[in-house]
Amino acid sequence: MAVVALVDGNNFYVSCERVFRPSLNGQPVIVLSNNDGCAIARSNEARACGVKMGQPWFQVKHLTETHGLVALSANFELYADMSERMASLIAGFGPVQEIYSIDESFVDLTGVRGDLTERGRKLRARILQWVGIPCGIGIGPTKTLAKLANHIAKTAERKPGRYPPELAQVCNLAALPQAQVKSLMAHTEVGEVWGIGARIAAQLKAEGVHDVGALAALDPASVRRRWSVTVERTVRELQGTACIELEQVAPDKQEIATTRSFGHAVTELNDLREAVTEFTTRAAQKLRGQHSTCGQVLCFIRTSPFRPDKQYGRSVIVPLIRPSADTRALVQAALRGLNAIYRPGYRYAKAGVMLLELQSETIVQGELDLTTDEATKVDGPAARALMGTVDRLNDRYGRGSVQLASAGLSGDRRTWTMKQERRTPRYTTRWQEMPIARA
DNA sequence: TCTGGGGTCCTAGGACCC
DNA sequence: TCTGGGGTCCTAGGACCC
Repeated sequence: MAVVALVDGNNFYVSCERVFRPSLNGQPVIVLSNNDGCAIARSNEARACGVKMGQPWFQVKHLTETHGLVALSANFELYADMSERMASLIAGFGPVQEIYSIDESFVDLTGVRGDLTERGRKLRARILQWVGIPCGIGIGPTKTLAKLANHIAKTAERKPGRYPPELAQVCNLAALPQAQVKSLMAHTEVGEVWGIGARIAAQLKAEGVHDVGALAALDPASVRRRWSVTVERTVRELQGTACIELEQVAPDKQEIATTRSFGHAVTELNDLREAVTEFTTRAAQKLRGQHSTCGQVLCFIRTSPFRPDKQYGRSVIVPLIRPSADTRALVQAALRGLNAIYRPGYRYAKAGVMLLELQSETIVQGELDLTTDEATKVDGPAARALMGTVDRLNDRYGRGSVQLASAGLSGDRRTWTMKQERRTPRYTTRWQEMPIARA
């Protein structure tokens, strides 16, 4: 029988911060989204204070005074580095690993001998000691059941009494008697299942399916008729039939986006041009990173739906004459799109660029090219070499060291850059920000 | 005053073809 | 008077994930 594990970091972003500031242990701590907009990670103590996932910062700000809540700006550079360290330790757990998100890995344990629960406990202890991140580990016959086991492991630790205490931290459903698995499912809400979101959970409950046990007892074919093949797969996975494969190598992205809310409302076309240039530059860099070209560039702008102002939002897709990964060609297309959709008189809150119709850079459509000057040919060898050099320079000297002039030159004058008032040092990736231990 | 960012998959329905 | 059947492709939108 197949066995899958899911290892994930508890309150991952908060745990990363705590590694370098142990005084935050035991405190209510949240990490804020870009622009210090809303809570995207919460310590257990912050949950206990009532902070909800995704809740706007200004709504919980008062808790800093009443409950000592600490709020930090997202430090993604730090989290990405900690994530790599954690994933490299998890790799030793079994032969096949799928890095599913910044804080989660699936591991295929099929055929791995020994007491898997015990191995899980050792892995957990090692990650805690070597990286400093506390994890939850769930093990089961399918990915969905491993996810469920992981939920039980974390909840048993966070809410004593909710599940049997011996299932805390590491929960191996594959090693439990059928009757106990049934009982655990009966005590878990249907909305906790991986793949069942708020909408479908509400529909299930309306039809009398409240807990995971009831969902697992449904007939897959009827589920497909009533909902969709996606929900059917979830039901089958809960029944022990694997429908979702492990993906050992991450497939290339089918689309690449860079979008941002602004720190302040933006009204001028020129500021939007700077922002769109920068977003496209970032997206193009990601595109070259996976050795792809794109065929279309989508550009959008919109006002804030949370404000009473008059609203405006539009997007436009600009097709390229030929697929490209050249920043200049992509920025040109994005700015052309921006010009077409910009309307004066609105307070813009967000803009973004998406690269669509991605394909491998090795696919080249032959064409009759009458340009004779190699140096000016976009996507000729000279252009590709130029982009490679720009990427290496920015990699070595920091983002934005070399950029297009339309990105704007004066940093101070920029009205649109994001707000990040409480970012911690990038302890593990910048020499200047390395923590110093004093005796 | 202040509300994130980046993805994937699936389905229904329209356009179009013979 | 009476107006088919079968298929593909594309797109927008919904739902989900972290």
